[in-house]
Amino acid sequence: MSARDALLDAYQSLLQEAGERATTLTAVAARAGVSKGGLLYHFASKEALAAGLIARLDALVEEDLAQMRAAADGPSRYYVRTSVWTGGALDNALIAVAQLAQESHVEAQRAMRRAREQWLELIGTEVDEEATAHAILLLGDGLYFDAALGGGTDPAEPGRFSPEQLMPIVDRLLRAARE
Amino acid sequence: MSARDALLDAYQSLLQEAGERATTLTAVAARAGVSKGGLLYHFASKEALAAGLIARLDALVEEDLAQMRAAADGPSRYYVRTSVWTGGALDNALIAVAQLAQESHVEAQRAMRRAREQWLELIGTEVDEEATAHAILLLGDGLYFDAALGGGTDPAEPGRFSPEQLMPIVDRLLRAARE
DNA sequence: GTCTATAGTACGATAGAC
DNA sequence: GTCTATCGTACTATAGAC
Repeated sequence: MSARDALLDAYQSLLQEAGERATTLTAVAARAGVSKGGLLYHFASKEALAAGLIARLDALVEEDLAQMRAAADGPSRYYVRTSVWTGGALDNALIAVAQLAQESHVEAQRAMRRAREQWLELIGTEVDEEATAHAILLLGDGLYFDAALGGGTDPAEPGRFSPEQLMPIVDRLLRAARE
Repeated sequence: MSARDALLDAYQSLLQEAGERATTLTAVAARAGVSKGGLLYHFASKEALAAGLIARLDALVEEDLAQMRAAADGPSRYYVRTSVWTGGALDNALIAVAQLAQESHVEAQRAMRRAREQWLELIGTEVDEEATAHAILLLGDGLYFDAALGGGTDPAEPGRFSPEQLMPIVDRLLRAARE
């Protein structure tokens, strides 16, 4: 793995576990196993780290959308199924960027909005009824909210959700929307 | 209004609009119209501000639970209806405390978990099926996530939800769970 | 009860050796 | 490509006048 990726990983995991405040250049460098000077060779500023993370998220969302389009069980079920916390690359990037977005980082907010719009659009190809499409999107948002609150590290926490539990609910929403 | 409340309001609104990083003692004091020294007379430390905000949230949640218990349309419908962003006192306090929680503030995380558990418990008195109760809780979480991402200031933003849109969905979930 | 002044610390970023 | 040393800034909190 390149030093650049290691630094981006350290930045991402710190954002997620400790928040934006605690994610200092010193802390990121330490976690990646380099000095602050070493970090700043690869990312000239803290803003460059944020831009790198957002670019990573954009790429992962693109991949996710392709899989969502191809999902055998349809986009809605794919979306909810994969919004449950798995610790996957997209989950982690999304929670980290959400942290930036909440600190009023404009580009992070834009990236989050972009991703949500595209997910909603794909859900819309399966369910005509707008309210149902929105409700399905909200279920995913709720799952990310829960993951973001706890730092997203403990998958066995009470109140955490499983796909097995949630999929019948999605089925009902889809069925009801078709009637 | 007491100076204490004015300072707490300033702290809360800054957390919400600008994030934890930008919520410095100087910024809070300026928004409340006092000097830094004036602020520190009422709240001896930044931690005291956080504790004050969490206490405020606890009180508002308590009030909300009482209204939720007494709601004519039942706790589930009340919960979703009031989770849509209204700019009310509870909404604002909740988003602000969520910001603290995401910066790894342990007491803020505890307060969020406490509130969610109590809401879920009340929803559970109406809905026996656990999966449905969780789905309803998730809808509310999703609504707060959306509000938190944008800073919660613009109620007319596209992708925002209305109670009119969401209530039929809740009705369907409740009906389906009873069958 | 509110102010100014300032101490002490930690941050982001630069400079230059290797 | 990575390091150490350091500059300038901004933060939390204290001290003491009014």
